[in-house]
Amino acid sequence: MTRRPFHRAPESERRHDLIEATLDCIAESGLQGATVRQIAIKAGVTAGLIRHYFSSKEHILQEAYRVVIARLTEKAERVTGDPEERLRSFIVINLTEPVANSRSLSLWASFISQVSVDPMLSAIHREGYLSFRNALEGLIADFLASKGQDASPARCRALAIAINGLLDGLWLEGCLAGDLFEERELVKIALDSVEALVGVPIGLPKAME
Amino acid sequence: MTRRPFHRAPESERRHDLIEATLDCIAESGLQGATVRQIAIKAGVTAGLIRHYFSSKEHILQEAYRVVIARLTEKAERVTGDPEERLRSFIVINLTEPVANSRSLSLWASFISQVSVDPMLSAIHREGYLSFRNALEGLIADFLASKGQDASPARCRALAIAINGLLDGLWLEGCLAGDLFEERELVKIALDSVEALVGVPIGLPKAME
DNA sequence: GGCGTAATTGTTCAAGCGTATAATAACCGT
DNA sequence: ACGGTTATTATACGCTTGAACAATTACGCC
Repeated sequence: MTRRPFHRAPESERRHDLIEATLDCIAESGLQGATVRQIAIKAGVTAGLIRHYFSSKEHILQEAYRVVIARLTEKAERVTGDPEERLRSFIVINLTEPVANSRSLSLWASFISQVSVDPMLSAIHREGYLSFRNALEGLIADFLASKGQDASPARCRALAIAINGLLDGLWLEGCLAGDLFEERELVKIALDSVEALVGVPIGLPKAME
Repeated sequence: MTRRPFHRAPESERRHDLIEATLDCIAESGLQGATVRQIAIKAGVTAGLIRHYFSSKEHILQEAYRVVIARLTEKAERVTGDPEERLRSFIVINLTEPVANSRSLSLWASFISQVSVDPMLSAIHREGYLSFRNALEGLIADFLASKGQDASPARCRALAIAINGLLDGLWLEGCLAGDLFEERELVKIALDSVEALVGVPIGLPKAME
């Protein structure tokens, strides 16, 4: 019986590794596969350590969900350029790697399935959702204004809901069955659709010109 | 120790009850809450009986997933009337009860999170998805043709993907946060959006005239 | 009307679960 | 250098899990 060697790591790094290991477990075998023991194995530590950093299994799952949401939204919320380019980038980012892939979907769906069960997860979810939709609504308002179009709050709200839905749905389809679509097909469909919805040309992103 | 009274039920009814109990468990507490014992309690039988009807827990979950998909798609695939009315009904049905509610979403998300884990669930999913999208593509083709519009396969495919995405996304939003929308708001947005996408008025459903 | 078949119950088992706790080793201030 | 603090390991506990099995009862058939 040789004892496992001790390795001390900085707190932030350890917490990060543990959450990453949790996400790996969930992506590979769902929430049920994310047991403290499996997480510990994946992180290369022993199970007891998890309770040293997180007060319960529930707690580490909540932190992991925060990370998932951040990954899904952070890139899209930092688009730059003129209004047209920002809106275009927002669309492209949400339908290409690393936001759109089957791992993201597995993680997202695992947590979503618990949103109606765990009020804490529900709160985390709603915060992320509203922030995402508000960001999109802002992009749309700027874009419409820059084109001299009607940018009334009511219209922006409706367009934000519709485009958000469209992006969510296409993201879903792409993650679930990417092989059914041609390269960049979903991005093209999304851009064409948004053009039709707002009634103004958006133009192709640089990569597709 | 008084023994639980025996109650023999017809096979199809028992199987149905067991699957229904499984769905209740999943909706209430996720896949992890769907243990053989919980399912048995919910169905009013003992745990052993489940293994008499289903060769394993995996098996009953697969059957339950089939039921979920059927519930989500069967109504929309049986729309009637002229092409315009069929397309309109398809949209409305998918965004109103009983297809759109938080229970449906919990069930759907629970299974989706396992699609990349269990190949059998993956096959069940893909079958349902393609059948749904093909139905929509047919409706669109008929609708475009009836309006004297371009109904080429390429255009119908792209429109089907876009509208399917839009409906999926709005369904999601509605299920997850129905309280953020006004009554019928999502249906109205969907109809307006589809009009914009196909470039032809669809008209309001009877209930909203 | 009794008998065989099959549905249903109750019990048992090994494995795995989340958590608690004691032993150990690395790091930090002095 | 060393003593205190705490990160980390290891082990233990009580409970739940999916599954297997034996005992029991209802029903169909002759």
